[in-house]
Amino acid sequence: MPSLTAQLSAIFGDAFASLGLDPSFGAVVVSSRPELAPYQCNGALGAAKAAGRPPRELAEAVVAAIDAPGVIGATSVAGPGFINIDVTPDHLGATVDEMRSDASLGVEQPGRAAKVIVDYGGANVAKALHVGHLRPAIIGEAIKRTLCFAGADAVGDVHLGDWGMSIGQLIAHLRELHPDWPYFDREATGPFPEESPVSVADLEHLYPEAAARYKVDAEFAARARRATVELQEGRPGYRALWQHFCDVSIEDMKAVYGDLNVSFELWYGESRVHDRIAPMIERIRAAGALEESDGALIVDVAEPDDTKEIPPLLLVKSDGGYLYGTTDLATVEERVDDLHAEAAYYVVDARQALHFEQVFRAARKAGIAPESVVLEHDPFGTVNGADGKPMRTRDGDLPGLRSLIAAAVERAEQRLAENDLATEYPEAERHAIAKKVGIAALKYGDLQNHRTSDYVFDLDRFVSFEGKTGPYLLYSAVRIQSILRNARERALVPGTVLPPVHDAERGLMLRLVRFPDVLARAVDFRSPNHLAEYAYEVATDFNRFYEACHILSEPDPSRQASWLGLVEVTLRLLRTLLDLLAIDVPERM
RNA sequence: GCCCGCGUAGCUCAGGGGAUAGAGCAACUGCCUCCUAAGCAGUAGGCCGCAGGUUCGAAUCCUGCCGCGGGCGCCA
Repeated sequence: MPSLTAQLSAIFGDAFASLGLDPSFGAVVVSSRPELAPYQCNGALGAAKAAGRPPRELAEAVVAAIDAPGVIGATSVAGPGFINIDVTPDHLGATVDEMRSDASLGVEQPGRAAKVIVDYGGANVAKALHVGHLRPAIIGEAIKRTLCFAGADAVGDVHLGDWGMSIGQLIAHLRELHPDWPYFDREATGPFPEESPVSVADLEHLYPEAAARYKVDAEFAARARRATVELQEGRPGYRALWQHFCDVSIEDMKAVYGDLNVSFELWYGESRVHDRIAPMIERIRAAGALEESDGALIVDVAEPDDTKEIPPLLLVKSDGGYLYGTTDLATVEERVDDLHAEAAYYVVDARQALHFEQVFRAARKAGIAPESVVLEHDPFGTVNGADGKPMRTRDGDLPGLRSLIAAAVERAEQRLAENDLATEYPEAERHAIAKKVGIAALKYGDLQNHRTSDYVFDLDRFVSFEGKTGPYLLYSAVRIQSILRNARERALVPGTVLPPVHDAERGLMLRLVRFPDVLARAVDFRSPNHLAEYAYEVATDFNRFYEACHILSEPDPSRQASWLGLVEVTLRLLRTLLDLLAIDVPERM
């Protein structure tokens, strides 16, 4: 069923059409003056010129042409020609009741699920996840879940950095530290030990050491480059060692991502497309898109009507090596040809905008991705410290994701203790609650910002139990659960949602029925903050209703059942919203 | 230099060409014999960076300027 605003828009569109005007003028939106009416139609102002009559008069004519007594309540024309619109209480109640019985809460499902890849990892093998991986993980997971809820077949790809120079550096470094390891015997073909000779903790200090040496020691750098090439050519010992790096890193990443409720369907890495690069380059050559420039192979992606200078995409360096653009292009090819993706969304740092512009243009020019496949960079801003600059530790490093999560959970635990909350629960449950509260705080602190904005990371603010925070949302959801639990104990059963009788009740209902529109916005803009904002509004409207209408002591049984029905659908919506944001709700707090 | 993004309340941030620009925090005032007060109600706080333009109507679209951040071929 179409959303309420879609229904209203159709009704007003018909009215405009009956006057010989374009039905698009009938668009009905949520009112900017809710004290006057919940909805408004501003089409008369825009249509006045085409209609050749004053906007107010036209608005009157539109209102007169409306014939939907069961749906449209009071209408009035205000100001220069705004049409204020109310819906009948009956229709509002019925709409909420339909939402209650609908598995997707009123969201229309497409006939066919489009295959979509969401690329939102960007983690690197042998390097610990850090603050830079926080936003793609949180935002990407939310986008993926939102697309799925809207009926797409969306899968997440971590797109691991597992194949670059950093691996060569590590190999070269380890080779000096442990020349006796079997992996370094050029003749050895295996089998090699199954147990990794290095742990994640080892890698976390080995990699910075190797990278530092690479910068200052030219001979070491040459050995690292050589190791990279040999790895990519398939030297068995190097491959075996590399596989260990990947295995221990991925295991560790899964734990950290898991704490954030982030999971990937595809754990593909850059290495995966290595073998298709050479054929791809021939394909590009055959398409006439390949050029040589200063000894390198490039694709010139500039267009005649460009307002800015777009440098060519470099595919093969003058020394024969590949670059990350090469890998990304090959990944596009795999997604189109093998995964049959209809769209690929890249949830990647805004600073990579030019890179994606180049890769996508090259993909079009070389015929790797047809125009019908959507390739889109969905950028996000930086996570800043209190000074407004990208977050750093005291030593100037990027803070680790694991420590950020631990800090959030610890802070949540402190708050619980300070406020004497959840003290009567068992210790284990208390800790589990603190974990959910801390993670929710961290995630909501991020998700309430628009994707492209930079934001200030202020843990104290995020874990605050007052105001627009993750904990507030969890508290609201838990309080709703508590009502339904109490109702069950009293053998009270939720029933048909009736037309509202109380302002707060009506306000909540009007909020709930917006869900399909809000979801559509989140989908269209790939912006979870619309859902985050809406979840807060739902919670707030519920809390108002909760204050105004005492559900469990309501004497009228059908009214009480209706309210329980409303409570039930509110909970389902709130839990759905939080689930789309990948935020877990505890049973109680 | 060229290009991209941002500039909204003391602070942190929302904001979809529409009426009187919102929220949270901080400040101030109320509300627990009642379903979880991690709540609710209220007060106060604004040349939406500046100047033009388009439009019946601009925080929103366009141009210029100022300020901040970022990007710009063999790193990722």
